[in-house]
Amino acid sequence: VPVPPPASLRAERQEDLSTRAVLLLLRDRGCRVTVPRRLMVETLVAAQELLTAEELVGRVTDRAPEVHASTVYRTLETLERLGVVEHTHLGHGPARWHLTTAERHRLVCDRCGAITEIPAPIFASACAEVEAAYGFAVNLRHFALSGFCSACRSA
Amino acid sequence: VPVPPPASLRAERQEDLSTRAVLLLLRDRGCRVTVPRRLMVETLVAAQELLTAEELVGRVTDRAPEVHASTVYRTLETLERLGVVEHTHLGHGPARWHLTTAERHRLVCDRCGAITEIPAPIFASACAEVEAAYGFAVNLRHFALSGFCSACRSA
DNA sequence: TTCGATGCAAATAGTTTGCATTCTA
DNA sequence: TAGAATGCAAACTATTTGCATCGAA
Repeated sequence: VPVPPPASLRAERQEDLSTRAVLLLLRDRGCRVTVPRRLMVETLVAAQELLTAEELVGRVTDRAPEVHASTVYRTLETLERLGVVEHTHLGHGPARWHLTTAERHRLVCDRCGAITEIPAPIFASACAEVEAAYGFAVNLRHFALSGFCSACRSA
Repeated sequence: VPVPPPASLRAERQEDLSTRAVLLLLRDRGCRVTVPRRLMVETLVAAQELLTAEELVGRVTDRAPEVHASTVYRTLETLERLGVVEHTHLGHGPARWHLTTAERHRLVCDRCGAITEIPAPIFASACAEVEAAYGFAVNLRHFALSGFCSACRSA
């Protein structure tokens, strides 16, 4: 179950979210700071794109070959529980992980897989309407918006 | 790659989409009408809910035990290509299949899994805006809208 | 009588779990 | 030095594929 990021992190921009701040948060919450965790957080902070668990494993094992995929999955779960990262389903492939960012949504083309990031306000009033009518708080980050990009529509 | 339903089916309501019409369409498109296909279409037409492939296998094998899951998966693919059915990802579990219906979207609670159907017009203008700005045609049926229902938000 | 569809087995992708061991706090 | 986290192997879920056989048109 995802959780909103702690206020101490939420206010900052992604690029300000230092590895150190995340590790301190971990320690603060009674978790332990280990080599795999440190490498994972460094990788996620440095990443420009959304990473699959497998890509993350690869980047971590480049620096510490003994780190195992199951550790990465377990740590992602922990970091998500703390509100540091979240995952997004872009389509039929594996989930993609990233730091909890400002509200942006993603359009994923069903045909070519192209990803377009769009500003959240476009959907704000529709989401507010759903919230008013059904009491349901929509999270457009958990699943990408699926459809067809302009190139694939003409093709 | 999903495809819009043929005009002959699109205009009708789900409850009017008879098994016979679908089987005729199959034959018309050069496909063969077999026992597993007939049973699958009957089941999908009769179903009130969205079915997982496994549930569909179960309902079909109740009547013809020799039908295999791989046949069901392959036939779902065929029917989707013809525009007769489509699948929706509601969350982390298996995809759910249903006849191509009028535009309705689904809200799925991340915590309790409750499904709420909502009318499409709520998101129509936001989707139109995305289309105008990015040329991207959003399909809100392929992935459900994820979030938290009112009960789980208070809990 | 052809070739599209099937049943079965095995493979695959992505992720999760059990358990003995390690190492942080 | 307690117990949280790890590495590894194995299980698991959902789905796909290869292939010989079957049967609809």
